[in-house]
Amino acid sequence: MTNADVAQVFNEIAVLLEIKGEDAFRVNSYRRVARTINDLTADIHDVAARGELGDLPGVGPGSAEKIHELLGTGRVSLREQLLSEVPDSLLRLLAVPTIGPKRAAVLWKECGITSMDELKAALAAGKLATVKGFGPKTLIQMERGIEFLERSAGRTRLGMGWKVSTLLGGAVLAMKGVERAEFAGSLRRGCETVGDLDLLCATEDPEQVVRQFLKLQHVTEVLSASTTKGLVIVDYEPIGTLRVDLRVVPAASFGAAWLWNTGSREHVTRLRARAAERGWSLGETGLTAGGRVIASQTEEEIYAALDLPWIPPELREDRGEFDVRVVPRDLLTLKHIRGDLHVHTTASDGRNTVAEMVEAALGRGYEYMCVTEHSQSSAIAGGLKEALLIGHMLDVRALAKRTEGIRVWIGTEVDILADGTLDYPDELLAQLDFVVASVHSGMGSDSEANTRRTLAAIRNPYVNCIGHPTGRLINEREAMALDLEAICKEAARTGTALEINANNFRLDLKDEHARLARAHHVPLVISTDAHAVDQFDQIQFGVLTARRAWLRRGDVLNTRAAKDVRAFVAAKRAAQG
DNA sequence: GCCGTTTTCGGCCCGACTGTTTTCAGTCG
Repeated sequence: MTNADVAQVFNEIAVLLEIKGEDAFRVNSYRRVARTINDLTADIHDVAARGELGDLPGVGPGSAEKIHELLGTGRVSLREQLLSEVPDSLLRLLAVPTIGPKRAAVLWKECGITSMDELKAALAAGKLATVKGFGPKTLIQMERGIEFLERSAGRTRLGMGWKVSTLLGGAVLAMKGVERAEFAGSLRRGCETVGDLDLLCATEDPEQVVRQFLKLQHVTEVLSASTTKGLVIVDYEPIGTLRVDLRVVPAASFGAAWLWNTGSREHVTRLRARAAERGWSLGETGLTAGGRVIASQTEEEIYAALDLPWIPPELREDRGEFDVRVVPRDLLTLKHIRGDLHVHTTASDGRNTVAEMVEAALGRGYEYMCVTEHSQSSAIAGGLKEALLIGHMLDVRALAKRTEGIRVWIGTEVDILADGTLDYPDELLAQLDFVVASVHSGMGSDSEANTRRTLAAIRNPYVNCIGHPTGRLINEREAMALDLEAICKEAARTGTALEINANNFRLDLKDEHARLARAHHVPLVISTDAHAVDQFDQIQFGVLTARRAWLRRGDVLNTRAAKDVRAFVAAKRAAQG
């Protein structure tokens, strides 16, 4: 049982108590415990074994006892008792926008609704229109929200797919007789979500490899199997559950199989048409002419036979990648990234100190890092009041002075308020090294209002980058309505960058939007928005997204040297300040 | 439920937005 598992149980207890209508402060104390454990760097088992649970902030005798019970027995009696009173299917309804614990309780107690299907039926029948607290606008938001949830169901975020594929790939490579194992499909193309994982294996003994695969430790269900294929469900708790499709192919046709299974369908269709023009045929086993194999062993050979350079997987979407005159040869890579310009620490809602984040950035070989805490309006995220930011600035500057090997800058992730003004005065922003401005609230407005708001921030001489510009959360919240064309034009005109937030929950801007920005010559910044040292790794998802947007090194600000980033900031201030 | 004292219980919590219940409750980040 991991720290995250324990935290999850406490969060669940909090929600159940809330639905029951228990005292809000008591509810909050369980949330506090969950947060503390989730943020803990030590293993909760070790803390418990040392008898030090009570030393954790927010953990008193009651919670300590429950943690011991959970670690010892895998259960908490309070949770079991609550689940006997409150139907657990009710918890799923909380994912619907506008439904929190209070409305969930009303649905359950007054309408007898405890599941998503019942809720949908009641909405369709217009039964909720008369219920107190469920006005027409709320009902519309509810219906739209359910639609969105259903649309994103079954798709797994890239980050989770990546974790599982790394673990699973390692296990498969370690199997006897496996010469090569690679992932294909949307994961290889770096899509923001993946359906199944497509795994390809080269071996001389397919049957044996399939047999071993079906028996792998994390396989919980075999959906189908043959001598060369296996379709299974793997469960890597707590990362998640995924369907994995294994295909075993001979090494001689590995390239063809890899190409075929990487897709996209549209890309492969175009390739097949290209082969047909030459009187050939392209299939899963190779490029052939009347049964004679022209190319099959590597992707490069197949593309070359079709008079094409090898096309990187991230580009294989039939978005113009066959036009060799316009496809960039020098796509951005992870190695080009020289620093992170959007990082949180314990000074606001991060989990690691400035020193720890700097150490981690240094370990990645970064040349610079900018600390950007939340601003005062983001109270729950520990946003800093003006005086606190000034104190923090002095601290970070002092640390920067005694740190070698990396430049440490102080900035902010300042809130863009509803009217487009910023959460700090210009005089304060002017003292900072780099300013990210982001929208965190009131995203439900119309496109005109949202756009006006963001444009106003872009025009501020001290704003250098717009953070997660559309505010979407993959599978959870739609992007806000925004005129990105207008945003891009103004960003380009004023020398303001747009962020590709690399966190796999966001990937915002998304690939097409980043491509639009590039077309308008807007500089992009790829940032992790890291709240802990391990989140610096998220940068890889930002780079994948950037590649899908056809970005090259020159399109991305944080591939430039530190002095050039400073010059970028100085240029905007000089032009408008 | 936790905390911090005023050592025995009162205060904790975060503010904005939204829609609706028309004076505020519920949701959300």
